[in-house]
Amino acid sequence: MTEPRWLDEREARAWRGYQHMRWQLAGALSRRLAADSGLSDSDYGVLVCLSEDPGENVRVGELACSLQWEKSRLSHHLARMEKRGLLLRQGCPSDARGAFVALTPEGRAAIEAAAPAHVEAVRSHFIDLLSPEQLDCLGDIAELVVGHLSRESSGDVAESGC
Amino acid sequence: MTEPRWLDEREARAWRGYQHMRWQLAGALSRRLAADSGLSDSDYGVLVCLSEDPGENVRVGELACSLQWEKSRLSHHLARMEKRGLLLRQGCPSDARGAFVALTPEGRAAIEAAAPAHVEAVRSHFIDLLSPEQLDCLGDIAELVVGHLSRESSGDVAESGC
DNA sequence: TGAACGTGCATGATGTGTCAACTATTCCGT
DNA sequence: ACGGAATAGTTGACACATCATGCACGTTCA
Repeated sequence: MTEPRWLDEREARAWRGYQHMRWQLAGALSRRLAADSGLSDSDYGVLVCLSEDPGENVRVGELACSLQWEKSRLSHHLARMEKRGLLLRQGCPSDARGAFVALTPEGRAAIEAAAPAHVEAVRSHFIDLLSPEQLDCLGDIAELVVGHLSRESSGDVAESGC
Repeated sequence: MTEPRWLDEREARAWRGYQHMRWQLAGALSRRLAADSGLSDSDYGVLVCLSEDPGENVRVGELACSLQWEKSRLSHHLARMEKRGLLLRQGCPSDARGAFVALTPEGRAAIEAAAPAHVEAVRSHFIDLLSPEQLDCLGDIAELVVGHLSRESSGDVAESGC
């Protein structure tokens, strides 16, 4: 085994910086969201997905797909959210194996109350700090990295269907 | 309450892209690390910190500080790692409240075995995909964001002492 | 000396994510 | 129509993070 190609200074700055930002920003935003609205990041994601759907009646699998979550994670999480009264699960008539998920009025109220402050937090901690060029640069980077990852894994097992 | 400033297209691309990248990349790297070496991200971080220290004998609080972890999280994690034989905790003679953490030979072997493949994974999934300009841009962004966050929280409660 | 307070760390309860079965249903080839 | 494979979703065991709390020790000051 040959000597590994350790990161040079520029690479290390980017990588460590990214890691640090990732951790700090996620912490700040999720603490803020939880304090403001009592929702976790995961709750927020689920509620956004449900509220974006026109019928507000979504199949569990569809939800799993758009959130990119594992089915079991979603199932557990839906159970917890259902217990809190944020949503309902009901059987699907056309496919008896399946289930629909729908927002309750409480769930709708929760996401509508939480969204403005959350967007504002994302802005103030992140988006508004960056120039248009930096936003584009970040968008490009993300596209590259995600594209590479999905291309690599697409040969893997399945085309993932999402 | 005035209408929130929702994200425009460029901003949304950057934010969604970042979120997506963050999730995908973390997943890919940690799955890879776990498969290659049986270590979690957290394990890896702890071992790196321990192995970087010259004496390889570190106070728990110091470790918590450089990892930016809560003390109790670290305490639990150290207990698990100690049970797996990766490290040892021993009392500190000069301060009877305190504890030292030290790598075992197994722990040292684990980090030395894991590091090259991990760096290679970071390269192939991330660093090597980016141009020098992109690396610098990302470094700048991270510096901005982290700087803003730490400036904001420094007025908060404590100077954090780290 | 000793009471009050701060520090370093451990512990227990709780919420959340992952993995590996598992159930129920549907699809499909014969 | 039947039997096996695929699909939708759930469940339980477990690993982990976080929070609140507890405990042992040290420091300060009356």
